[in-house]
Amino acid sequence: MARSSIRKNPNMDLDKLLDKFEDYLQRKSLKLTSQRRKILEKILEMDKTHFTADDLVDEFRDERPRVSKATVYRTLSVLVEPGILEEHQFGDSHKVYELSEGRPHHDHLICTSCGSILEFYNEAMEALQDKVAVNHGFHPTHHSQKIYGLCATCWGKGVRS
Amino acid sequence: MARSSIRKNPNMDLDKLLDKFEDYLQRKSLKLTSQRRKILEKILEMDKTHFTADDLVDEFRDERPRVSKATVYRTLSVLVEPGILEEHQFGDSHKVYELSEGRPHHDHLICTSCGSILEFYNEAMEALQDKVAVNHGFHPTHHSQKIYGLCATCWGKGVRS
DNA sequence: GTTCGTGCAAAAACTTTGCATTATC
DNA sequence: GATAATGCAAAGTTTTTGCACGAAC
Repeated sequence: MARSSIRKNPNMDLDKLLDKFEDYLQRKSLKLTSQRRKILEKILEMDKTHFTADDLVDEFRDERPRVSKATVYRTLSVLVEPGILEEHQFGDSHKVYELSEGRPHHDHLICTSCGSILEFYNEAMEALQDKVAVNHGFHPTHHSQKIYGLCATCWGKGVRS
Repeated sequence: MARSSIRKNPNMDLDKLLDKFEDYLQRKSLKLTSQRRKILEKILEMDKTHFTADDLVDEFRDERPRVSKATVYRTLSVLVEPGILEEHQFGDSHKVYELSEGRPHHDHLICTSCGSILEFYNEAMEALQDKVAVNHGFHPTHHSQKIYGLCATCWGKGVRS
């Protein structure tokens, strides 16, 4: 089976991601194991924009050879380091990941009723954040902006809190 | 000992907070126990702007009668409900609380080197956030904006990552 | 062959919960 | 006196770790 045949998300290039990952691993004298490869494939296959470690563990539950929970957690960390994944905390108790590599930066709108996540990007806001940071003598490296509320759908259904 | 004599933070009025808390509890048919009162007092006494549940548990370790861990956790939730406290998650694994009642809204700059937290407020940013949300059909209720980077002190010390 | 990664189960860190007892309203 | 809160210890969640074995370089 060719690598490309398992791609569900046409916007994302598994080969490119693998190349980038391999480069990073090599620089760090780390190894590209079959598990690490499978995890990256699975993340693309799932085609969920946001997923948890446990989502991924579930995906491997019926697969053989198994990829263990420990490996999933360890690999997620390894994927965050070179910026292939981004790690978020949306107010739930667990961390949420999303593919970052090849995607433009964005922030999030989170519906407190249905949990849906919308992404947004606003140039003026980005500039303003840097300005605020600098005005406080800060040297900003990154930010996390989350706006909570009700999405159009939930509001339409009459949810009001 | 008069209530006011234990106040360490002159900006915060224990009596007013207790009144507000009592009102809220009454509306909900909840009870103002000595533990709840002590926890509120301790939060003011500590005069840390940001604290965790465990910080508070520590404060009661040598005190008698003890206030148990379970009660601290339960009371923090009760204090968040009416907006007396605000709950944050700054990227660590634990929740961080701060007094909200009587303080203006603000967001946070977090130093990734020393962990210090600076507060900021920017009118234009607040407006922009609402605008962005509305443009996406969202009905915003609140937001959490965190800018990570190096504070002036750490930058001055030569820390660069 | 050396070094790093894996699986497993156990532990860790933080938070929540069940239950009998006690305090508040 | 009815209802809600407390303390304790036990259990829950999510994530991390120690260690013997196996895979990658």
